[in-house]
Amino acid sequence: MTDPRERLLEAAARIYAEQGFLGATTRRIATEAGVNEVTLFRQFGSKEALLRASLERAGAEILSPGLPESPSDPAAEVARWAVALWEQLAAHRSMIRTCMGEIETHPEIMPTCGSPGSANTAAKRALCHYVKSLQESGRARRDVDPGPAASLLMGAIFADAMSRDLMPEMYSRPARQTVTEYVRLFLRAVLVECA
Amino acid sequence: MTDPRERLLEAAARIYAEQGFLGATTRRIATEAGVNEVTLFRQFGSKEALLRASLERAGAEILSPGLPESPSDPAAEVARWAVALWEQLAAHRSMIRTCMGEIETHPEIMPTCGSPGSANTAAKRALCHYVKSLQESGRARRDVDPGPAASLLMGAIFADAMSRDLMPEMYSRPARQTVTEYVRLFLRAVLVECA
DNA sequence: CCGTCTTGTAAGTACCCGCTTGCATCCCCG
DNA sequence: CGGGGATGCAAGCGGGTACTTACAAGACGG
Repeated sequence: MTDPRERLLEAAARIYAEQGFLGATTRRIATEAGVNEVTLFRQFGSKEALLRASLERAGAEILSPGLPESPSDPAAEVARWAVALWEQLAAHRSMIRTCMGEIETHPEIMPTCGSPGSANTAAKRALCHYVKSLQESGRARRDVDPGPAASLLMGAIFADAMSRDLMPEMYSRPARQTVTEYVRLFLRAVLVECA
Repeated sequence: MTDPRERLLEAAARIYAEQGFLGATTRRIATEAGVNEVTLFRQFGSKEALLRASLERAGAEILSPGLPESPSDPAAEVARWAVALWEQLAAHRSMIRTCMGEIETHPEIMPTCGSPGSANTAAKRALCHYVKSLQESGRARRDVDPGPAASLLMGAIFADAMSRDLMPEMYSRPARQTVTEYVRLFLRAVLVECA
């Protein structure tokens, strides 16, 4: 808590999420951390190294929700998973948006967003595996490709979490309700039953 | 073409899309426009005014694809619309990502992304209207809410267009194929027929 | 041919940037 | 209690920022 290194890492992540790489000046990070600017350079050597360490930690604390190994109640299980995913993404929306906007110009400080091991690829793998299990047990149609199907649901959840606060008039229903509706439509497209 | 004002507007949009507000320095914009930096200030008064004018124009040239007033072949019509939407979004991905990352800190220069009249709200309205027409003609299920349904498809297309180049290993199929698969799943969830 | 209007050039303003140095201060461990 | 390591403070470095001023050169219409 009072460890300067810790406070710098926290302040750096917060300010970077709000202001981006150029906007997150060392003076400002140090001030908001309640630490002298010189300590920042003594601890991390450079602004870039600080940001890299800070974003690596921030990226690691976005955790992918889990899905049961063998499906039993798809509607409930996927709905719970989807809501949890939305909440994770929405909680980090500023950071994610800033990273996406700057990954082209600052690829070196990025927490390896798309690499295996990151939260989104883990989530994608989990949903793909879940759909395949449904297919193997005969509950999901075999003519759907799990990859694009998972991208459909995840993409909708991602887009909702990223843009709902920026253009609220695009969304007529509250987030939870909308996400569960995404899941309903997704399952109707994927499951065999036609009721 | 050789009009300095025009070249400044074009260079400003391009550099802003790559570098963001703070990265788009007046020197760099003027240099890349082949114009003296002083001319920039004489023409626009300030960097902020130039960026505002430039982004307003850039935002207006993202045009929303159209959908027939009365549906006849939903699979083909929605597929064509979805591919056109994806291409529009993908063509402007850098600009859109930068804007989304900076709209919190620079809301005043943003081309009013979510307001009525912008491309995405127009696209959403068009798809909602199309789904309602399908419902009224008995071809779409009445128990689906057109708003969330449209958000599902548009969100997936948006997320795909924004993140496919950043994390290609998340997408197993090429873009066109994936988008048409989104549409297939979307229509299977929305249409009444169960084949 | 003159006057205005636009642009280019050169220089300079005040400020902020990342980063460094020198020195005083403090705390903790031996 | 004494010494080393982490921290704070004050100042400064070279360079970049948005923006300004003063002046010369060319275009274009009356």
